[in-house]
Amino acid sequence: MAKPRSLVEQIHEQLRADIISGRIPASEKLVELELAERMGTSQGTIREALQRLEWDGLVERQARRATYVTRVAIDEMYEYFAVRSLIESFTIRRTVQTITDAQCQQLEALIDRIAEAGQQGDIEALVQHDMRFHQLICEWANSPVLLRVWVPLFLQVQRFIIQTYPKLFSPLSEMAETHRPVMRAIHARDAEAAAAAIQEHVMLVWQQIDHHQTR
Amino acid sequence: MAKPRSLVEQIHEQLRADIISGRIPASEKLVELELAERMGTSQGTIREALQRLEWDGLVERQARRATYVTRVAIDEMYEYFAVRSLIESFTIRRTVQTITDAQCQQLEALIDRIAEAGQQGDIEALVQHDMRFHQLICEWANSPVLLRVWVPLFLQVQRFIIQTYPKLFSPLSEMAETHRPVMRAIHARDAEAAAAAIQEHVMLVWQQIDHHQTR
DNA sequence: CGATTATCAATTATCGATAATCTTAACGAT
DNA sequence: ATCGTTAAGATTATCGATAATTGATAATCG
Repeated sequence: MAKPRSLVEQIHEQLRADIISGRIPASEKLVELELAERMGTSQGTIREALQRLEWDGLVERQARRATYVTRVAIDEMYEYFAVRSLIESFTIRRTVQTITDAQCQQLEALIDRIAEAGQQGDIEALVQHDMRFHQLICEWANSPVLLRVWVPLFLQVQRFIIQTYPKLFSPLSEMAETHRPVMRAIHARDAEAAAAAIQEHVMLVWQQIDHHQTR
Repeated sequence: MAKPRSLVEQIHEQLRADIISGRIPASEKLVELELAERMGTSQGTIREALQRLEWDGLVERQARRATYVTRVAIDEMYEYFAVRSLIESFTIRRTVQTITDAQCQQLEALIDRIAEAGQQGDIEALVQHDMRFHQLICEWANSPVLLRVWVPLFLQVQRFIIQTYPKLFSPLSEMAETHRPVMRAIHARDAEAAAAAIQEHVMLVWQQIDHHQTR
């Protein structure tokens, strides 16, 4: 959507998409010079992209050895969901204070696209728009550190959902609808209600997956 | 204590200490080539260190412009304390499950050093040991992403405390004692009690500062 | 045979130089 | 005076090459 300006950003985004979708599988070994040649850039550029992926929590760089795609245990996932939901409930409190009607419309439009993707069973698109939805709320709170802290949590969750949801045969359209209560609270400019709603919304997805998982 | 292996790590640590202590003040402009010459390394090395500082939330890199030391508003601080306390209450639950007696002793020793530093009024040493205390608890929970998420929050808090506490003329020794209840819960291997204790412990410091601040 | 040391291959870490880009100031036309 | 354009300066972004480190394996010694 927004065009990446720098080479590093482009490569970072591409590798990130590849890892999240599973095209580059967990535990895969990534060699800087090898990637550099394959992608037609220098080692330093790849190196920088890999460092960003490390911050994203998607790879683990072992000093003077190599870089490996991370593998996350399922029971760690609960924490990611929970901490993420808390951070979002914080940020949404602030965002609600200052949100404009135009911004509200932007969020509404995203929910529509999420619903649309859900209808078509396109999980990657759905999660993409879902991320945008939550990210905007975090961004508008204007708290850079919380945003930076939120990103890796969300990316883990995103990867987890994309790679496990298809196995569950659960209706994606349900997932889209759970955004509505959040939106209603935002519209009402009710900070506490919004905080509660988004917390519930995030954990609902976990419960859906966990419910299927443990059966 | 632990010796940094790579050049980047050394420079990262030094700059971080300089920023946290205030030797490099907020809003200061950092130029890659300038630092490179001053510290006798190449631009790329400095660049990498600055990127890590950005992840730490201590500087903001403006693409193709320069890097600036961040300035954090006081009302953002409350969120840092709050989110941090939540993350720590999560991690301590896990850590308590697997903690060994040797690890407990290690924590006890750190509390002693914190108390010692408090007695001597050495706030930098105090906060240093305090960080180690909390960091070990986070590390032992064995959740890399949560640790990475915790670090920038703690660094902000650390910088804030070091740069404002001296103005308050509050007794540092009190601060040390608030670690004891946490330790008791850990010793009892009571996960829930430990979670509650550490949450209270973290927010207590905030309340102390906030109380002085708003008078 | 076991333990220690030397060598090798793989890979990252660092460097120095050059290219690309952004900001500001200067300039000229309207 | 104001607007748009351009030139200069400052700074990051990228590259290609070399150095340093690690782990594995082979060689050596007692």
